[in-house]
Amino acid sequence: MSDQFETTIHDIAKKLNISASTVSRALKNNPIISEATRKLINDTAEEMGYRPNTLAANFRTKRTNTIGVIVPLINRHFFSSVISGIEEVAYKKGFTVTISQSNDLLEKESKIAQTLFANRVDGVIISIAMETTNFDHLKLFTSKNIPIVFFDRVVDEIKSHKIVVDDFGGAYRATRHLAEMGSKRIAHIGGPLNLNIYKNRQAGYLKALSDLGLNNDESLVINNNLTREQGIDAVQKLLNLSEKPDAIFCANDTTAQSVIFHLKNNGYKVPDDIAVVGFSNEPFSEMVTPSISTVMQPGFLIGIKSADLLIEQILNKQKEIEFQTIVLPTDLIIRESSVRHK
Amino acid sequence: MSDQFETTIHDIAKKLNISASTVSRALKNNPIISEATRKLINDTAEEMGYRPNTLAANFRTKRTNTIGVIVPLINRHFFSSVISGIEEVAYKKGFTVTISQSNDLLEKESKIAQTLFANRVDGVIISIAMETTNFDHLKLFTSKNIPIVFFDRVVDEIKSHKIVVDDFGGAYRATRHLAEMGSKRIAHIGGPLNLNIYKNRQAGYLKALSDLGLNNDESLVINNNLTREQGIDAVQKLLNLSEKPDAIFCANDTTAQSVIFHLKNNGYKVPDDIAVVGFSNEPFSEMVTPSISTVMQPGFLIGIKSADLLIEQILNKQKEIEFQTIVLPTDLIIRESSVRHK
DNA sequence: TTGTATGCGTTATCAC
DNA sequence: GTGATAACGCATACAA
Repeated sequence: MSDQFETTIHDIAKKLNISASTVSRALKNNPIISEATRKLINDTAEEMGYRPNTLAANFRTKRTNTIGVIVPLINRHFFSSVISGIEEVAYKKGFTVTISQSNDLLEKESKIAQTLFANRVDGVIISIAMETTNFDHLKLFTSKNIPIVFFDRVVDEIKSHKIVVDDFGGAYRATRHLAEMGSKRIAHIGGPLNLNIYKNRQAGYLKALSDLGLNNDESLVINNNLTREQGIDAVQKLLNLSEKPDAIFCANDTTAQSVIFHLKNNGYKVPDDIAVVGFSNEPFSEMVTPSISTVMQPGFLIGIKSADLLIEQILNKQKEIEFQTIVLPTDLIIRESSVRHK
Repeated sequence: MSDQFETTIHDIAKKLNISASTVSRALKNNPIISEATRKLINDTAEEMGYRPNTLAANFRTKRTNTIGVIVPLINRHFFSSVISGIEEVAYKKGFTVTISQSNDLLEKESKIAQTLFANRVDGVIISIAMETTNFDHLKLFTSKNIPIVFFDRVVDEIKSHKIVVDDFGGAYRATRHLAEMGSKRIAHIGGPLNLNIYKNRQAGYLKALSDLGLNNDESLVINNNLTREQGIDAVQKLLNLSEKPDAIFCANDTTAQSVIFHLKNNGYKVPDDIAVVGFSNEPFSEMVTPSISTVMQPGFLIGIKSADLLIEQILNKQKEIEFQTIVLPTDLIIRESSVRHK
C-alpha cells in the first residue's frame, strides 16, 4: 500500500561494481559505452526493476519534454481535431501534451500561461481567446526563449511561427459560388473583427463582391459572436430589410445552421429563396437537411504542422530561426444549402 | 536571446542575510514564519524577479500536481466534454491536466500509461480502449498507490472509483419508448460486449423486451464496433430478414445516423416504417433530419465528478478509501426519429 | 571506454 | 522563529 523502494542508477552501479555515470550513459544508449557493458547494465536494470526518475532528469536538464496547448474550448470539433493532431505528433516524438482551455477569457488564459511557464513547458501552442488583446502573458515565454506556435487565432505582435488557414480564399470562393448560383444580394454574418480569421473572411467576401461587380450594401453585413442565438437575431434583421438578401455567407457553421433553421421556420426555402454557406465544416454540417455548403479547414493537419514546427524549434534552440507563417489551404465543400435546382 | 539568470531562494536569502529555509517557508506561507519576515521576503522575491522552480520542488516532493487523462479519442464530443469538465475542476484546484489518446489501441494505451507513470502523475482518469482486455499497464499505478478513476468504459478487475452512466436504464427506457410508439419487432445494433457500457445497454434492451412480453428474436441483435460503415452493414442485414424489424435501437448516434441514412436511401420512412433511437446525444443528432431520439449522457458532469474524486484521493493518500461506483442518470431525449405520426 | 566529483533548487530534519 | 545541513536522482565536465 505504501510507496515502494525505487532502484536508482546508483543501486545498479553498486551491484555491478561500476560507476553511476556509466550506468547513466548506458541507459541513455550513449554510443561511447561498449556494447557489452550496455547490455549488462540494461539487463541488470530490468532485473532490478529500475525505472528512470523523469522528475530528477527534468530537474537536472531543465527540460520537461512537455508542450503546453491552450485553446478556447476543448469541446469544439475544430479545436479537438487540432489537439488530436498535436497529440499524435508529440507522442511519436516523445513529448507529453498538457492541455488547457481559456474559455475565451483573457484572465484564465493569462493564469494558464503562468502555470505552464512555472511548470517549465518546453514550448507552447495556442489559439488565443476572443477577449485577448493584450499579450503580456505570452511575452513570458518569448522573453525566456521558449518557443510559441500560434494557430488559427494568431497574434501579429509576437514573432513566432504561425499556422493559419486561407480564410480569405475560402470566403472569396464561397461568395463567388453563391453568385454563380444566381445570387445577387449576398449578405454576410461575420465574427468579431479583432480576430484575424474573421477579418480575413470578411475581406474575402468583400473582395469577391467587388470582383463580381456586386455593389456592397453595408446593411447586408452583420458582425456578432456567431452563437446560435445571435445567428437567429442576425438573419431576422436581414429579413426585415426592404431589400432582402438572396444568399447569406456565414462565418461559421453554427450560425449557418441557425440561419437555415430560422429561414425554414419562416417559410423560406433554402437554397431556392435564400442560399446559405457556412465555414468550418463541422461534422453536423453534412448531416443536417439541407446539408450545409461550407469551407473546410484542416484541423488535424494544423495540429500536425504546429507540433512539427514547435518541436523542431525546441530541439534546435540555439539556431536563429526564420519565423514562418504557414497558410494551409481551405476547401469549399458544396452541399445542398447553396445549390439551386432551378 | 539566451536563457537568463534565475534567482533562487538562496539569492534572496543572501541578500537578506537570512537562511534559505526561512525563505522557502515564507514563500509557502508557512505560519511558523513571522508576519514581518514573510512580508520582507515576499517583497524582496518580487523585486528580484524570483520565480519558484517547480521542477526542483516536484523532484524534491515527488509530486507533480499533474493528473493524466487517457481517452480513446479526444476528437469525440462525449470525450471532449468529459475532458472539459476535468480540466475545469483541475484548474481550480491547482492541478495540471495531461491528455493522451489511445486511439482505441491497447498498445498505445499501454505506452501512454508508462509515460504517465514515468512522469509521476499524481493520478489518472481513464476510459479504456475498445481493445483493452488486459490491464497490467494500469496495475502499474495501483501497485504504487497512484489513484485511478475510471469513467465510461470501466474495468471491474481494478479496485477504484468508477463513474458510469445508467446505460441499462437509458437503454431500457429507449426500448420501452419504441414499443410505446407501436413497435413490435425492435432490433438492436450494439457494441463489443467486452465493454460494460455496451453490455449494459444490451441488457437494458433485453430486459425491456421481456418486461414488455415481446419475444426476443436473436436475429434482431447485431454487435459490431458501431462505425458508420458497420451501421450500414448491420441495417442491411436486418432488412434482409424475412421478418423485418419495425424499430432499431442503436448503441450510439453514429450508427443511428447511418442507419437512418441507409433506410431513407432504400425507401423506408423513418420513423413511420422503422423508428430509430440512438445513444449519446451527439451534437449532430438534434440537427439532422429527422432529428434523432437518443439517450443523453452528462459528459461534462462525468468529468467534474471524476476529477473531484481523483483529487480528493490524491490529497488524502494516507486514508483508507472506500471505493465507490457512481452512476449518473441518463435521459431519454425524444425527437423525430422515433415519434410516429399515425 | 570508464570513473570522479560536483551541482541542479528545493524541502525536510534537526538543532538552536 | 530561524538556521545549518543533508538529501532527492540524475547528468555532465573533467580526469584517467
